[in-house]
Amino acid sequence: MGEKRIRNMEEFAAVSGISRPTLSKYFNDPDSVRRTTRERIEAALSQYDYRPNVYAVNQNRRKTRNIGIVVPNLADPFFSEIGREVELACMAAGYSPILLSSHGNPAQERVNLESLRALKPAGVLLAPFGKASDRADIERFSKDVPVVTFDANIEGVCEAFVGTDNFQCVDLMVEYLCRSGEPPCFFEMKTPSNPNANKRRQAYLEAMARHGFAPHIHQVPGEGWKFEEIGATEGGKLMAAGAFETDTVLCSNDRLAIGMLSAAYELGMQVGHGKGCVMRIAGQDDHPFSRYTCPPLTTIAQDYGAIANRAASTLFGIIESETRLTEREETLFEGTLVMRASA
Amino acid sequence: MGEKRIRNMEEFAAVSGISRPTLSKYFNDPDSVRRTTRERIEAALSQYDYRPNVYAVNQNRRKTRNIGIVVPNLADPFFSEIGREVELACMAAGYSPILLSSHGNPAQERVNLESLRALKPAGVLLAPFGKASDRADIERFSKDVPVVTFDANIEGVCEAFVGTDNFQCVDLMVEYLCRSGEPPCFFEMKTPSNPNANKRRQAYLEAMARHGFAPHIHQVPGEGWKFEEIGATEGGKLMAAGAFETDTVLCSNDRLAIGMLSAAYELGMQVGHGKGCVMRIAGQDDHPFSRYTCPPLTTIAQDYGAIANRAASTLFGIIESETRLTEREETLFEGTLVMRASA
DNA sequence: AAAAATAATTAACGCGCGTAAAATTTAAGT
DNA sequence: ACTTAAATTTTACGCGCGTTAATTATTTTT
Repeated sequence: MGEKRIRNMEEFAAVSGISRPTLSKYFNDPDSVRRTTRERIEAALSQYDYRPNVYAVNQNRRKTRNIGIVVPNLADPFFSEIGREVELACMAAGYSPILLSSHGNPAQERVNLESLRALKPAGVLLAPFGKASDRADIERFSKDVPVVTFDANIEGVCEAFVGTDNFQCVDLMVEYLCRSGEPPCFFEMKTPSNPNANKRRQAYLEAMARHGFAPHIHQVPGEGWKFEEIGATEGGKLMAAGAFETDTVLCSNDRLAIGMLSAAYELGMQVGHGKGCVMRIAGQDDHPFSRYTCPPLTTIAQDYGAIANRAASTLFGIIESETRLTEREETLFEGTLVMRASA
Repeated sequence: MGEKRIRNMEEFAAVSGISRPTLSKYFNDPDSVRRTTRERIEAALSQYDYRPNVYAVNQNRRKTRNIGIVVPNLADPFFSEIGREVELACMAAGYSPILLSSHGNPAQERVNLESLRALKPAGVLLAPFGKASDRADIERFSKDVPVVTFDANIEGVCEAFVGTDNFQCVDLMVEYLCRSGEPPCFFEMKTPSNPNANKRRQAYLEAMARHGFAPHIHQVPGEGWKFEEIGATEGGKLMAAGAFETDTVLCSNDRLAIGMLSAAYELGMQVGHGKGCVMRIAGQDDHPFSRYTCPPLTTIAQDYGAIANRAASTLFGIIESETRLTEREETLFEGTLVMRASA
């Protein structure tokens, strides 16, 4: 093997005895050539290990097989996980995923889309910031490149949206909390950057009404992505002041809850549903670390895999049919209750 | 602005009144053309917003300006952070970083290097697995592409290594622990995938000897990257059995420590240096979540920024000088003690 | 075995840009 | 204003591959 270095498809055609156009066909789709020729090509391939030049390929192909994946913040394990799932789905379908993080900065989201544009991607899977995103920019981008959003919805923009049914999730949690103890207060940031937060607040209000309890929403100041810190400092203040009307707090997301658990510990307040516990804290998202908090966090798990796969397959459908969706699709998956010790 | 779409450099040359070769020079290095022409180009650029086709550019350039960045696992916030720092350093220097995660799988590391090869990168910044990495493969790769390793060293392979001085770090921690209470036992996995773990064990032995205490190393079974889980289950077993010879445990890394803290909580063992505490637990790496554990984790902080920047600038030096280093460089930065409540 | 359908080959052009050599223009220096 | 050096333009080729049209070879059909 490796008798001599193959520089281009021309040379590989020479040594393999297959014509260059046929090779080109093969590399675009191995099944588009006759079985016998495919075997001859693959035999030669194992001897000479030649691979088409990606730049030359992408320059000439009408559409590349690149899929851009943009998430708000890879430093957040939630997006790290779901980004990974999306990446896998792309690779499984024969596309080349390119995962970009906006690092918690909406301006970076624009930059990411802009640099993706240069890569002429076949499509983009975008988990936008939501209201903080540049709606006009995304809309413009999605005119040129098919985009499917996931996790966070931007009403009316992009081909489709795939996410979690916040109403079902919150309902599930509120139901559980009400049945097993005092009805929950709701804890969140005043200016949530994520549209899910708004849905969750709304869902909380509706669920509490349905159960016949008075809702109590506590919104604390804080910007950015340091959710744990906000949960710890602001949530801690509220706990220390006895500001929560009941002994149960439902946090808008797990990271706030993790911060609150840390503050509760500092305050010497035992959290959980066992005896000696003075309060219950629950989260949402089933953050990878929620299992190891003290006590382990009761939360709602999103179906990462289902969301990632549906978003990806929806995009592939658009790409392969080469027709945009006539109607914008919204798909919501249900979450499941993960009962641990904290509530 | 945007009067008509510019399809290529030829058309942009026409509308800007600058010849194509000069434009080509400009896009390769804006300072390589006369100031007046640069201004004319930039004026036209703001009117017509043309950008060279990346694929065509990279096909023809001898070397691209792509920098591959490979980390073992982006799901680990440690690598997520340091990866981000490296990314920034590349962008600041005018390179195009491409961040890849090996997802905790050494085989993926090979795949990542292989796909990077297709991108003809100017250089690669690699945080390898260590012993689990395919040494021969990396060595072969680094023959073709300049590689600087960081975080984990592979002796003798690649142009240079930049990391943390494990001996200094462990020494700092052992010193502190011995001075403030009982000398520490050492807790780690039996088959650590990371060479730092071995250095840390060695450093622990030496530090304990220097302080005149008997070392106690506890190695637990467990593979993979579920460090928290291993820390919780295996560390929990040891704590429950009273297997630790002293009341102080130094964990090989923060994630193990996070698991142990969770187990200690389950066992009702209070951790910390205050009154009522039955044991102290310390970690290493200053994991982003260590601040929010219960109690907050005492640990050693690595200088992410310094490591990332040094690794990057070392690589840029090699790339720009177009000469490999005559001698392999190893740079170690010192860590700092982060005192929190757990020890 | 002949006819029809399918697949591979040959030949040739284009993609958008890097780059080199020669001719020309512009700027700098006495 | 004249010489020199530096920058730009003109011209032209090459990179590696996609793609097309016409031709030839192979397989399938009846």
